[in-house]
Amino acid sequence: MEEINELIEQRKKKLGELRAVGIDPYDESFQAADYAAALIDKYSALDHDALESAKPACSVAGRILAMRNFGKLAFVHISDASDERIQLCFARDILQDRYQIIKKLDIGDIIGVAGRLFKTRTGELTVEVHEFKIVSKSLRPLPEKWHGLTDVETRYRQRYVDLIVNPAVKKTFAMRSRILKAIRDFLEERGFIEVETPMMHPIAGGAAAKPFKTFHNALELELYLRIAPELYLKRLLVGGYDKIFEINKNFRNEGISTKHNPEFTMIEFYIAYKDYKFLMDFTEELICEAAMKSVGTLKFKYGALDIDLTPPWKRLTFFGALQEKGLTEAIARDPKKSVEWARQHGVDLPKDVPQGKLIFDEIFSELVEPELIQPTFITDYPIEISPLAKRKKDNPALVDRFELFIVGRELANAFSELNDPIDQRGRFQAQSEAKSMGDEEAHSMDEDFLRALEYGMPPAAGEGIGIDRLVMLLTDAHSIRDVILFPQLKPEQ
RNA sequence: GCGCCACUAGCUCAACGGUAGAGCAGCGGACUCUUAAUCCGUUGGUUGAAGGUUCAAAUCCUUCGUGGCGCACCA
Repeated sequence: MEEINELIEQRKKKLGELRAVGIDPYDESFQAADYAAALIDKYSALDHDALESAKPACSVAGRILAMRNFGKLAFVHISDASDERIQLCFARDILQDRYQIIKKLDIGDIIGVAGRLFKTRTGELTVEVHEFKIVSKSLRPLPEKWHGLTDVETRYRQRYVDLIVNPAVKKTFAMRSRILKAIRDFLEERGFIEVETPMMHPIAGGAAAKPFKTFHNALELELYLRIAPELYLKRLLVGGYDKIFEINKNFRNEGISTKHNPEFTMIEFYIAYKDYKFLMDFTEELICEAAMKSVGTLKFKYGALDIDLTPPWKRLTFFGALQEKGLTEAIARDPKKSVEWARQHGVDLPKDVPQGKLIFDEIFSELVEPELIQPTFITDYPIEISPLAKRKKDNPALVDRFELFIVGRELANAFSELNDPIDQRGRFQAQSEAKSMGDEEAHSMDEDFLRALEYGMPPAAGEGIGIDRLVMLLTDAHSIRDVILFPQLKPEQ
């Protein structure tokens, strides 16, 4: 449906007038030789006289963000992909007849100019325009220049406008890109290769989550969008890879919040012949590297919190952390006593706790997690909530696993991978029982994965890191939507 | 899914039962060094939608829509 809007009509009228004098404001090509940021870097230190004698020629292209017109002289600010603004000066003395065309320019138009650099009386580096072309006429008015665009819904729905007028948004996504590059470089320098595994799974496995369903017509097959790549990456370990990683989307059919988007980016990486203890040191290094290459320091603020990533990070066992809250392992392992304990200590439990379900996970989330502000590894998880991790040698009720918490949020999950096919089958069976007891998110039996394990998988350590949450931490973002270019929203009416 | 809050011009906001307004942008005019340029004039609205109460509704009530935040679920 085409909107009828006076402002758009006025701009369409200008478009027609430009075409009437033989200018096509979409068809022209323009090759700019310079970026605004590079010109500013190179020339802003030179004074007026130095520029007058050098008369550096330049050409730039970008979007008009501000215009000040004086009749025979006009100042225009444009910004280009270098994210800098540079001032242009249009003068009738120089442009003569072509000067009239600037009356048809609007804020938002994309133009290319060629000219030379000079400094204005107020000392601003400015392009004296000798030639210019309109390369794209903008038909829609941009948000106002002082307050900009603040309406959150419009910012997410029309991210293109947000990017044009809110420079901080581009900074965040530049940081995101640097963080991802730092992680890839870190892993590739250590001999990892990046792989891609399916997004469409016949069995949604590798995590405890509700999947999205889809349907393949030709195969007449119901498929699930993946909730985790884990089981495919481990098949690759069986196949002989020893250091692999995948950075890609996972899809989970659950609530949306400031910390949850239905599709989110995870990195999972696996290294053969190592264990979860190796991964703790490795994770410290990896995340510190990402922080140094993006934030530039290991000590920074997240909201009001002072975060210090300097290793080594605190390490605490799962039941040790609960013990500090007064919950002994003996109570935690007794379904009835633990529920009673939780009620006494004001822990909100789900309305219908399944019969016999252990609830130490809920207690942990509520009492321990929020206090883990500085980076902390929680280790030695109970086996019941870790169906893919290897048992501890000295305590078969626990597994060789850790989760990393920062600012009260889970950021990474890692373990020594279970490679005993018989044990793995038993764990899947236990999950099936949990499922029949009403646990919707319990793992499904995956016979092909078991078959792979039966061929023999080397001992290995694997880890997943929530990239969006890591980016949130390092960019001081407090909603996941601020680190995802197009967060999920309901369609507008 | 539940609760609270918001939705008024392109954008940012007023008006909170009594004639819908401002700034910016736009349009017309003046202006050769501006930086939120300035000055003069001026256009622009189904107040998110639909019902209801009232002599009178942007304002009060109901339902719906979208969004934000919190809770629940989860990473």
